[in-house]
Amino acid sequence: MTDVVVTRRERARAATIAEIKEAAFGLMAESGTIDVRFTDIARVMGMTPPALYRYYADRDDLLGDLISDCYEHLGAAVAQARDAVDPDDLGGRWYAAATAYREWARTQPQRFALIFGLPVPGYVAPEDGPTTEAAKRAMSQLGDLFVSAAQAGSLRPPLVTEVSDAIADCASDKHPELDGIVPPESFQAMLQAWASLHGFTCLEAYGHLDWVGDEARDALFRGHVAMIAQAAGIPVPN
Amino acid sequence: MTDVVVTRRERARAATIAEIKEAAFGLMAESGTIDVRFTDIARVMGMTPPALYRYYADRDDLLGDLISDCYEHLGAAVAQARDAVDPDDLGGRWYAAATAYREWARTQPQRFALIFGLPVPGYVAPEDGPTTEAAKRAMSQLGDLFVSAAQAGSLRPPLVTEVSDAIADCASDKHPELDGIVPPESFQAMLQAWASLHGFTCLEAYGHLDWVGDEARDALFRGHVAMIAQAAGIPVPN
DNA sequence: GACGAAAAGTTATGCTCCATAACAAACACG
DNA sequence: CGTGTTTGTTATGGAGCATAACTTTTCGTC
Repeated sequence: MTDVVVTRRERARAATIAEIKEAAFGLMAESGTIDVRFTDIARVMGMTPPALYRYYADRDDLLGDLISDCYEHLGAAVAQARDAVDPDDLGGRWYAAATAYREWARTQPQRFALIFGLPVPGYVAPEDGPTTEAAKRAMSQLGDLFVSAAQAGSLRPPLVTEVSDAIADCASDKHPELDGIVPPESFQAMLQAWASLHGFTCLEAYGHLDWVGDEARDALFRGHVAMIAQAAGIPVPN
Repeated sequence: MTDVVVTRRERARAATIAEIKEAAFGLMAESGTIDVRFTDIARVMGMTPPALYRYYADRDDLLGDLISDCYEHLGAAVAQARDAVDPDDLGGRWYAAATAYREWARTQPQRFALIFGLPVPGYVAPEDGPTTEAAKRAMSQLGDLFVSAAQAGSLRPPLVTEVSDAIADCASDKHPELDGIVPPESFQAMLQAWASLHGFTCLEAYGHLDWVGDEARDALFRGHVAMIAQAAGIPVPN
């Protein structure tokens, strides 16, 4: 038995990295910005700024790690909320997943902006890199919902059934796992559902729906999610 | 006849301000970022950085002006595209307006991020300030579409007709001009349409739909806009 | 036309932060 | 113990924001 595959130092290093990211997220939430200063992170941690360069090459390097983490968090939040609902209640699962997406974004708009905002030119997500993988995993949490529905035979045809060849080709090319399970029109509807959910989430998280008021905004979200479900062919309980 | 209400100096100043903003937008497009350096603006203009402080108090001040301009630009682009289509062809008008929204965003994602990205904490839009006014004007370009449709009696009931009292109250409170013209369920549908359009636009502008490919993305957009129109009760030519 | 004030632009300067270099302390492991 | 790695420090340079003090240009007015 190798009781310690990770050395004491490796654990300490991992803990420090975790603390750095925690501090970074905390400062982002506090300042309301996406721009974290090494100086501030170091101050929070009781260190001097140059010490951080032992863990990250530069600010972009840290940013990339933060982005990966955010994708993981978001994906996990969506998956957890979705799986907490009866698998047979597809409408309920969709609502739960959508709500998790929304809540994750509006409780920490900075983290949401980190992954879905204007990409920083310094950090180009490496093809098949950890960030890209994390993004795929996170978004597939929504996609799996459609797969389950299709497999259960509960997925109804979407509102828009016309599908261009380009989209059908894209589906079978980029997502061959859907072949024979999720029809092209539902693949299209899935992307539309994501885009529609994403739009509301963006507008709310960045304050563009503040004028609506809390109660009305909640109601609007419920109506929005219901609209999307109907348009996408997700069965809602009558 | 007052042949010159604006003095020579005022014109020169206005021209310089326009040049500053032009330089700022150009640098944003070039760098791919939203962060413009006074140093760079000055360099482009053949000036020294401190000279810019004669025109803007600080970077946030310039930013606020840029944001207002972006709202104006976007609103004008949407209105122009919409009004270029036969007023009786509501589906066509909606498609034109949505396409203008999309194109404006994806041709210069930085400008889009400027107005719809994570708000910079430094610049708080003053209540009823020029920026807020510009935002209202811009967004009302989409709203007017629904008003026209309703007035023409061509607006059909949306996919989701259940409306909470909070939303109905919000509509008559914040937008009394719609009272008796646009029913609450269509007001709700209008916001949902905007959110859905906005979501696709955000995802595309920031590169999150690059994997789909150009042709499929165009088709997806057309399908998305068609879906939104149907869900919102905008009559589409069968 | 000439003078005084205002506007516009320049150089000089301080501050903060990113990033690197050079050095010191702590720690694992033989 | 003692040696090399890891982790942290202080010292330093460079870039950019912002202000201050000074110079030049421009406009209105006598």
